[in-house]
Amino acid sequence: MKTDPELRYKTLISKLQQRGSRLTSHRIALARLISVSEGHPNASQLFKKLRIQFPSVSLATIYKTLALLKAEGEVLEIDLHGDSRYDGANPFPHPHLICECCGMILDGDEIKSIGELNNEIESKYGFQITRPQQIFYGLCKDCRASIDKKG
Amino acid sequence: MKTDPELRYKTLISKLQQRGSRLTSHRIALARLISVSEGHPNASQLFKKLRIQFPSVSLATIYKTLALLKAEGEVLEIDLHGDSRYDGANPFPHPHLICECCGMILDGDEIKSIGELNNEIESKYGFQITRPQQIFYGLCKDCRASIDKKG
DNA sequence: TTTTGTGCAAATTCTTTGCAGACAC
DNA sequence: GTGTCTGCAAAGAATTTGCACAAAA
Repeated sequence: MKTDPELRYKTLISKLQQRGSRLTSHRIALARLISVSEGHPNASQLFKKLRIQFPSVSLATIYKTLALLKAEGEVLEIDLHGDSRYDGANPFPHPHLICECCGMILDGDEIKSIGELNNEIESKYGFQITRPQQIFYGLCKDCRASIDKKG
Repeated sequence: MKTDPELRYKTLISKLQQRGSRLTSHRIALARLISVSEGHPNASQLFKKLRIQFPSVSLATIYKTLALLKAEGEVLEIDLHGDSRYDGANPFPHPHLICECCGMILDGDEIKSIGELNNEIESKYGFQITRPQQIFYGLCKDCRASIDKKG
């Protein structure tokens, strides 16, 4: 459920403007990078890509800008034990399926029972969910297939 | 869904024995501590408690033993961005509801739609879930009530 | 006795912070 | 102009690791 990169970019920029943040060249470039990103890059990967175009950019700026966009709810942080990944292409909370074999991170979009789960939690515990983080570790289709082949 | 502490303790000890690990006094004490723990302590909290009884114990040993029990599937690690919590009282995967207001971590036991969600993910993506980690950040019942009272 | 576990301290790694200079507005 | 943002380097914090000694089997 990846939204249109151009729309994403415009949203990110306008969110920064709305909150009164300044549009520096590095922020604009990061917003663009996040909008077109397909995977789930970490701060270091975004830094390396951005540095090609802006050799003077620093990792600290990446973290600071990501924190800004995270606070605006425009970037999701996937918390992987000391290697946070950022999902800025799809701003809607969704499960992430992480293959323990190949490391791939798959977006679990269009899972119907998520809504039901949320309802059940909210009604059963009176808990108001603001930010779900659902990570499913396991084996992806391809890795299962290659394991089956071997044994 | 807290299981009987005594049963839990015996399970932890026998799992360590089965894998050929030695039963040192520190490991036995940690197993006991984990079995009776009500909340979701982090390594440092377990360390502080254990140090009362065993002043010579080290934090490294806590981490090493937790890793052992985690590998045996007897302890769940809740990955909270640089503050891992350990749930050893309830070895079955279950969601954790974390209140962003008071910090409380509630066990989301007996959520029926979890099974449905797992099935949907497995059938839709051909993904075999081995270890789900579902963390729901939000507002607990009590904090919602006190916010409502204020206005 | 032999192998595994332990404490200690240093190393590692991701992330945050303080500050003087740079830049958007 | 002025208040925010930046890079840099250093600080921070949780966890892991290497090694000589200690303890379990």
